Amino acid sequence: MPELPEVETARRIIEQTVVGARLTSIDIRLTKMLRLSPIQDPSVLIGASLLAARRRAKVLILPFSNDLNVLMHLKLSGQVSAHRQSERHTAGHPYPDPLGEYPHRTTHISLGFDNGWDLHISDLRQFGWFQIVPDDAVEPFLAEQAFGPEANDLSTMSVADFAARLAKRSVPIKTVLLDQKVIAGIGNIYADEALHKAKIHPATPANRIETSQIPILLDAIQWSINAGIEIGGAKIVNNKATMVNGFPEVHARVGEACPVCGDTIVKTRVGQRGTYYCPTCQPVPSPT
DNA sequence: TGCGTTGTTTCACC
DNA sequence: CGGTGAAACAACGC
Repeated sequence: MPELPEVETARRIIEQTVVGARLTSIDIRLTKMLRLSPIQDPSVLIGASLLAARRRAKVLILPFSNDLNVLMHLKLSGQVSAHRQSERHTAGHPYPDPLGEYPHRTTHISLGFDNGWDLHISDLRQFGWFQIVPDDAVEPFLAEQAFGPEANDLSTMSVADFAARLAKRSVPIKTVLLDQKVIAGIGNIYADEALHKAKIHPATPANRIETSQIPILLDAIQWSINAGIEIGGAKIVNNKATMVNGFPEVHARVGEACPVCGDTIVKTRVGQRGTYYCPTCQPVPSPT
C-alpha cells in the first residue's frame, strides 16, 4: 500500500475537500471491502457531517457527526481520488489512470458530499479495507495495533528507546523498519531510502547496528518520510516508483547511478521484499 | 509463462 | 511465550 506519505497525502486531500461537508450518498460496489466492519450497512452514514480527517500509521480515521467513524486502510494498491467538476486530487496507487473516468472497474466505493465533492476509493488488488465503527471502538482498535511512534515525527522516541528495540532483534534492520510496532508508517520504498541516507546495509542484523549509527538512522527515517510527503507520495508507474525531484534515490533504480557516490545501485531480496542499495555507500557489515 | 509488485496477518516451527 | 521465516490474500504488466 501506499506508505505513510501517500496516506498522509490522501488525508490532506480529504481534509481540504470534504471535512465539514455532509454525506449525501455512499455506493459500495465491492462488499468485500467491508469484511472487517462491525457495521455492514453504509447508509447509516448518510446525512452525517465529516468532522475531521485523521491518520495513525497507515490507517485513515474519518469521524462523522453521528458518533460513527470510517476507518480505512489502502494496503498495497488503494487510492483516494476527490472530484468536483473539473477539479481533481488523487493520492495512492495510480492504477489505471488518475486522469481517466471515475468510477472505473476498480473503484469499489464512492462517497458524495453536499459541497459537490465526490470521493472515490479504488483498489486494484482488493487487499484494502473499509470499516464503519462507533466512536468508542476507535481507540481500542488503534490500541490493539500497538503502533510505534509516527515515522514523520520521532521526537517522542529517544535514541535509547530505539536502541533497546533494535537490540532485541537479530533479523535484518530493514525488516525491523517495516515492523509497524517499532515505528509506524515506513514501507518498502522509505525503508530503502532511509537506510541509504544513513549508509547502513539493509541486511545488517538490527542488533549489530553501531551505537553511533542509531541517531543517524532516526534522522534518516524522518528525512525520507518527509521527502515523500513533500512530493505528495511516491509516483508509481508499472509497479515501480519513478523519481520526482530526485526522490527516491535508490529504490527501484537498479543499474542506475547512486546520486551520492556514482556507484551502480544493486537489487537484492531482504525479508522477501525487493531491496535496493548502493554497495559503496552501504557496505556489507563486517562479521561478528 | 512466471515472476514480482508502496502491506499485513497467520501459521508452523523452533 | 516470543522470535523467525514463509505463505496467503489478488490482479496485472513485463
